[in-house]
Amino acid sequence: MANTTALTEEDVCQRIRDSILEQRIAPGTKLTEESLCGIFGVSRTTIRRVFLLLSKDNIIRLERNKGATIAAPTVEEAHQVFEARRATEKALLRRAAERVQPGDIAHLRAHLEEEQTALNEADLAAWIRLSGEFHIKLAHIARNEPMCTFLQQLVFQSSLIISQYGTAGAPSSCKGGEHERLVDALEHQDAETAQTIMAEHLRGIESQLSFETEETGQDLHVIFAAAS
Amino acid sequence: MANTTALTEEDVCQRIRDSILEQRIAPGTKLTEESLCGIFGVSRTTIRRVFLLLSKDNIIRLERNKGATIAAPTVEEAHQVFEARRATEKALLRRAAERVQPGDIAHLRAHLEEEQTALNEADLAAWIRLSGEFHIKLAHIARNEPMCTFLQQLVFQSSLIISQYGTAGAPSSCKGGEHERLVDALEHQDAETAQTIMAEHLRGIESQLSFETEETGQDLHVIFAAAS
DNA sequence: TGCCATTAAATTGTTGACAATTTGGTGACA
DNA sequence: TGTCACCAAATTGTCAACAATTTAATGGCA
Repeated sequence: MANTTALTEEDVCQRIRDSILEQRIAPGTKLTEESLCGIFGVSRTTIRRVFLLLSKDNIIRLERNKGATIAAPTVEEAHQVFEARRATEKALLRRAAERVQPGDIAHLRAHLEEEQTALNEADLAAWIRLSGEFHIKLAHIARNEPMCTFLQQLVFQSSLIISQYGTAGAPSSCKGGEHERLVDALEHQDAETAQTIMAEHLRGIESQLSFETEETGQDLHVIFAAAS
Repeated sequence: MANTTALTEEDVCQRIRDSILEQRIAPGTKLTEESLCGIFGVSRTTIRRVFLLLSKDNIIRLERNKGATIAAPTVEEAHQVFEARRATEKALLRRAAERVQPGDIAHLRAHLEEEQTALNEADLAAWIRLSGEFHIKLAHIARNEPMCTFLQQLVFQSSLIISQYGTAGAPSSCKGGEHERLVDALEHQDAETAQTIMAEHLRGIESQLSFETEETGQDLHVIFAAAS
C-alpha cells in the first residue's frame, strides 16, 4: 500500500535479484506469471519480459510451455561460475589497482561499515546482500562496464549456488576481515596482494560448499540408474 | 521460398548475429518491428523478444518509444570491449592449454582451412565471420560456459566496432598467421606463448582502428557545433 | 524566406481474448 | 489394488485490435 505508481520492468527485476542476493528465495522455485502479476501489480506482458531478461542472466530458467523457475545450478555449473569469478575478479583487481581514486576507497569503507552494522544487528539477509554487493562495487573501480556486468551475473549466480550448496552452519561468505584487507591492499595500489587475498577468499567460499549431497531435479536419472 | 516452416526466435537472433559478424549491417541502422516481421515471416511478438534478447548482448540498442537500432559503440565502449577481450581471452587460454584434447586441435585446424578457403575465394564476408568464430571456438576448449558466453558477446561487439571504426584499406582482422600460431602453441600446451600471441593479436586489431574520425548519429551535434 | 504551431502518418506499447500445452484428478477395467 | 485412458483445470503461447508516442509534413504568419 506504500506505492501507488506502477512498478516498471526494471523494478521487478531488481526485486527478484534482491530476493536472490538475500537468499530469501530458493533455487528451483516455480514462478507462475499470474502470481507475480498479482504480487507486483503489473501485467503479464511485463512479467514475461522480466523472465526473458533474467533468463539471459541465468537467474531464471525458462522451459517452453513449462514456465519459469529460479535457476538451480548444477555442480558443474557451480564450479565453472567460481572459476570464472577467480579469473574475472583477478583481472578486475589489476585494473582497479591502477585506477583507484581516493573517493573509491572512502566509498568502500562506508560499505564495510554497513556490512559490520548488519552483522551487529544480526540482520543476516542484509549482510548476505552486502557481502555480494561488495564484490560488485570493487569491480566498478576498474572502470570496465562489460566486465562489471559479467561479474554481476556471476555474483547473482553465486548467491544461488550458496543457497543450494551452502552448509547451514557456517555463513559461507566473507569473514576473517578479507573484505577489509582487500580495501587496504587496493588503497596502496598493491594489485598482487589484492589478487592473492581475492583468490583465497573465493576458494574459501567455494570450499565451504558441499557438492556431495543431494541434487535437484534431473540428477534423479543418475541416482536411480546406479541404484537399479 | 526455400523454407516454409516458421523461423523460431533463436533462428532470427542467429540471422541477425551472422549479419553483424559478416559486417553486412551497419551500426546505427534502424530496425522497425514491421519490416523484420516481413523479412523473417514471424509475428511482432517474436521480433520484440528478439530485440530484448539482443539488447542484453549490447548488439541492439532499445530506446523506449523509439524502437531498435543496431548498436553503435562509442570510442570509450570500444576500448573497454577490447580491454575485456584481452583479459578474458588470456584467462581462457591458460585453461585451454590445460584442457586441450587432440580432437580440439583437429577441429581448429579444420577451421583454419575454412578461413584459408574463404580467403582464396575472396569471400570476404565469410572470412570475416570465420575470423570471429575462431576466437569463440578457441574459447570453448577452456570448458567454461559463462566465460565462453561472455567472450561471444565481446566478439560480436568487436565486429560492430570494426564496422564502425575499421580502416577500409586493411582488413582489420587476423592476418600474419596469428591464428595458426595460436593453434600451434595450444597444441604444445604452451599457455605463455599462446597468451603472448593473443595479446599482440588483439592489440594489432585494435591498433588498426581509427577512433579520431567521424562518429555516428548523436555526434553530429559535436561536429556541426565546431563547424558553425 | 524562415520559424513555429497544428495535423496526419507511422511506429511502438499495451491489453485482453483465444489457442495450445501441461498437469492433476477421476473413474473404468483387468 | 494397480494401471490406463480420459477429462477438467490451470498455465503458458499467440495473435489482433486498440492506445500512446514519436516523426514528418503542411500551412499560417512574421
